[in-house]
Amino acid sequence: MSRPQKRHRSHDNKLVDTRQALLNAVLELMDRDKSFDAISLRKVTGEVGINPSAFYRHFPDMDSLGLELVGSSFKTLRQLLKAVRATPSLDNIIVRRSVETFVTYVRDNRRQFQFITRERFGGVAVIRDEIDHEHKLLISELAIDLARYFAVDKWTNEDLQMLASLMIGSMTHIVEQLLLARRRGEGDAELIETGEKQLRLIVLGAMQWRNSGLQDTDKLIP
Amino acid sequence: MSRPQKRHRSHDNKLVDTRQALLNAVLELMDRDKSFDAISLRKVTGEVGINPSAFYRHFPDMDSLGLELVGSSFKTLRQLLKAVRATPSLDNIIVRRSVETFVTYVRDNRRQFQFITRERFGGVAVIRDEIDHEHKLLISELAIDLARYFAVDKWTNEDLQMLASLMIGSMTHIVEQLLLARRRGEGDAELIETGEKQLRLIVLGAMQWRNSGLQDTDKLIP
DNA sequence: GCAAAAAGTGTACATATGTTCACTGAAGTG
DNA sequence: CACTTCAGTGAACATATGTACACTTTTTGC
Repeated sequence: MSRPQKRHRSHDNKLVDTRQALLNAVLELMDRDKSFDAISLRKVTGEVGINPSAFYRHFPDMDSLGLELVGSSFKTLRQLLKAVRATPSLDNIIVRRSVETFVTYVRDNRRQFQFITRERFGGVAVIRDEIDHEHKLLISELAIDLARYFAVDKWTNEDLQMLASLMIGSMTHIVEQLLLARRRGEGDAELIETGEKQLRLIVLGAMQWRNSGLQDTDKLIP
Repeated sequence: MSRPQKRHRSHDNKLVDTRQALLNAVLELMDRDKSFDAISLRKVTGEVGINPSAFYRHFPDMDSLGLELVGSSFKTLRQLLKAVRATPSLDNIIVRRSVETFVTYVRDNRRQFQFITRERFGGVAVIRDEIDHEHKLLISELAIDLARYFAVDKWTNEDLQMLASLMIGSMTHIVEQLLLARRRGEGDAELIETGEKQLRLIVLGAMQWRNSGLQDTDKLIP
């Protein structure tokens, strides 16, 4: 399973197998309850079935491998968001469908989402920073999308970012719950229901936002 | 600093100093960028200045120490929530004040909040589970509080839990941002502003919830 | 098919780790 | 004051770790 298949080079003169096996091995070991900085280089090579020193043929150190995992995991995540936004709408039925797609997708790529979730506030600064960076990008991208829906109401850029961050936060929350519920095998139905409701409540709040007079914080101070 | 003061017994015949020093040492080491399961027993005792074997006089293993950290950290957290709820209101000005109190408190107890944030999805199952358990308790407690405000609208228990989880999620989000922003020293003002707006938007959504006809999910399916 | 480059091996070493055990010394109790 | 209790010591251990080096094997480009 974790044994490397016969290694070979891909058409573009890069080797793929062992390198990919190393990346997978880290995800696998983290899935067996370790955080990234508690995983040793030797355990990783052991999992793949190669000599420890062979590690350096592929990565200068573990941190570099970690950074690459951030990249590939966010690539996966972006594919999900693309799928969800394919039928972009804040309509309620669409939200429900989206949440369902979302949950399925996270389950199918559990180890990558687990990696990001665990290391987002983990013990390795470079990785944390990289995840945070990608995360902020995601929010900005969503904010641009949202601008279309709220164009009429003339939302400020700040408020759009605020809303986007709230929505991403809700989705993140669903991912976190999925990951926590995993081993305990709780039914997803309730989880989907709650996540869906939370998103709808946020949309509801957003609808009221512009004409609530609350968006201008300074007015609140007597 | 991390050196233990002269050890002595407290009035109830229990020793306090070294034990507490061990707990602090872990928080300190985690603050220097490590996750809990990447911190060795020897590093901890080294930080305190005692012999590694002396560790066992106080804790059977590192996990036990970790569990105790969960307990004391949540104790700190509960004190904060008590303070915030002292003037319980969903009024906008109150929300702003609360968020400010909140931010100050988190800054003052940074290392404990960092511990919970980092280990909530960290690599140690027992600790993760304990944090999750406390977290769920918190949500239930808030739900009970919220029931008072929405008594008129006859919210269902599920919806109250849903709202409470959304609000706790928002607060958690603020904590996370504070911790991430720390070293980069970004101004808190913007952070407070955003967090505050997000909470207000949620409250706005909640106001509309009952008479929106959306709370009944089944109606959405044609 | 051959030479070069790349991937993987085996060994070695200094250092770090968890845990044990017999011990020392100080504090607290009668 | 003698005695027990218990926090802390020091040495020892088997094992794990990152990395270096010289080496063999495999793959690739011509």
